[in-house]
Amino acid sequence: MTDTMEGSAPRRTRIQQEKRELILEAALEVFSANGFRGSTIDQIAEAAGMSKPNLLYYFRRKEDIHETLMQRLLDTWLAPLRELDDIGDPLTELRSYIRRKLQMARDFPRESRLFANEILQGAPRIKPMLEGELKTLVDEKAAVIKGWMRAGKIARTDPWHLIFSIWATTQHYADFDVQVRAVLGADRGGDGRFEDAARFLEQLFLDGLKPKG
Amino acid sequence: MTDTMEGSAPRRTRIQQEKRELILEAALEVFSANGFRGSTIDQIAEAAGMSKPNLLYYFRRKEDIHETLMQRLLDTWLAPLRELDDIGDPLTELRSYIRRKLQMARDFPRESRLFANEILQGAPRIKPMLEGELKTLVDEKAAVIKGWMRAGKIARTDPWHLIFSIWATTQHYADFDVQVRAVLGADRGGDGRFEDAARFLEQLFLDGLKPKG
DNA sequence: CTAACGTTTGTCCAACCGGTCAAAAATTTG
DNA sequence: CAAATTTTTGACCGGTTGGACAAACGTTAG
Repeated sequence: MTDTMEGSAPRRTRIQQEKRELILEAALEVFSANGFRGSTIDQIAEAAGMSKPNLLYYFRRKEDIHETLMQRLLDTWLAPLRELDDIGDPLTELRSYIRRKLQMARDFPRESRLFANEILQGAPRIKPMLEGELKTLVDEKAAVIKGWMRAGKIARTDPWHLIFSIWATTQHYADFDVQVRAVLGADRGGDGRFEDAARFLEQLFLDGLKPKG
Repeated sequence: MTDTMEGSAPRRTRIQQEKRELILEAALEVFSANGFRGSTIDQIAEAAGMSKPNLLYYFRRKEDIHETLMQRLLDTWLAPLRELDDIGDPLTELRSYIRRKLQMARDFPRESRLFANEILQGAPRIKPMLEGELKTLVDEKAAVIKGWMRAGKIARTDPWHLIFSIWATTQHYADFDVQVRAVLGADRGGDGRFEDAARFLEQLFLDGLKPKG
């Protein structure tokens, strides 16, 4: 291998692609459970079923693994918001955005925790992306929502904080999963909790808590 | 000092109390910013203005600091929920709970992040407390809320998920502060963001997003 | 003053951790 | 097959970290 493997156009063999995937999968497991500094290369290597030097043959530095993971994460993580579109009924549109987000919390909790970990520590590695790509996307969608408000399709509020509240309530079920399950107990904390959450969130975001009539 | 200082009835001198407070304050700063494993005793000692062995004279192990911090945290952290009471108008009661929680996110972000960090990692050190003390408290308050629903004072929903959503939306402004500020930008991300959040959350929880009329 | 007790520090250590390196093993290529 | 190239591994290294320890320093009570 004469290639640098990290350059802008890294040619990779089939084995390299497979092993890199294996490592990234293992690293997601370990990083999301212990955070970046709380995880060791040995742990990741063991989870990937290879020796530490072997792992370091595919990723020169621990940080490279994390960085690669993070870059991929952001694309899939923001996909639900990107789908939020101006076509269709606004309330339906918002409701399905909430549902998509909640599904991601259920199906990809490790990704959610990895992201939460990074933000909690002050986002040292992805701050530029937050202030750039993310802000642009959110501003764009906030404009869409504002249009809905002007058209009288949904109540007038702050679109940015609306988006925050959707993020917060849905990701809560991934990031604070242990707490949610502890509080709900063995019976109510089972697989049904996501359906319960979906029902509750739908009602909250559509009608609030005031009694009808 | 012949005392063990960790026992069930630790007698402490005035200096010991002061220094222990100093250490806990420094540890809160460091732990909340870097997580448990990401923080070193040296960092805490430096932040507390003392040498590492000196710090270890007051807390024998790094984990003891974290544990002490955690125990204190939970009391103050759950105080707002404990105040939620059956006297007074239910909607007003809920609104002021949300406001209290949001104030805590604003005034004690380090505590919030410390707590979030612990939960994110699977709550290895406080799981019993979640399943015991916390669950009991939440169940108790859920019963109060259910009473309000039966009386037709607020809409019928799942009280547990309602509490989760309040936790999630308010703590979000402490735990994900970097992201919130990045998205809001320099102008809207200033000190006013908590008032904006309070206004938005009040509307969300009371009326939802459906347009009036 | 001085003995007893509480506090502080410099030094040291063993374990761990990220990363290197050379050489062996496996695989691909001619 | 044999040469070239890629992959894997064991051994090793320097720096960091949590913690131990004894000696020095300070303080207080008799």
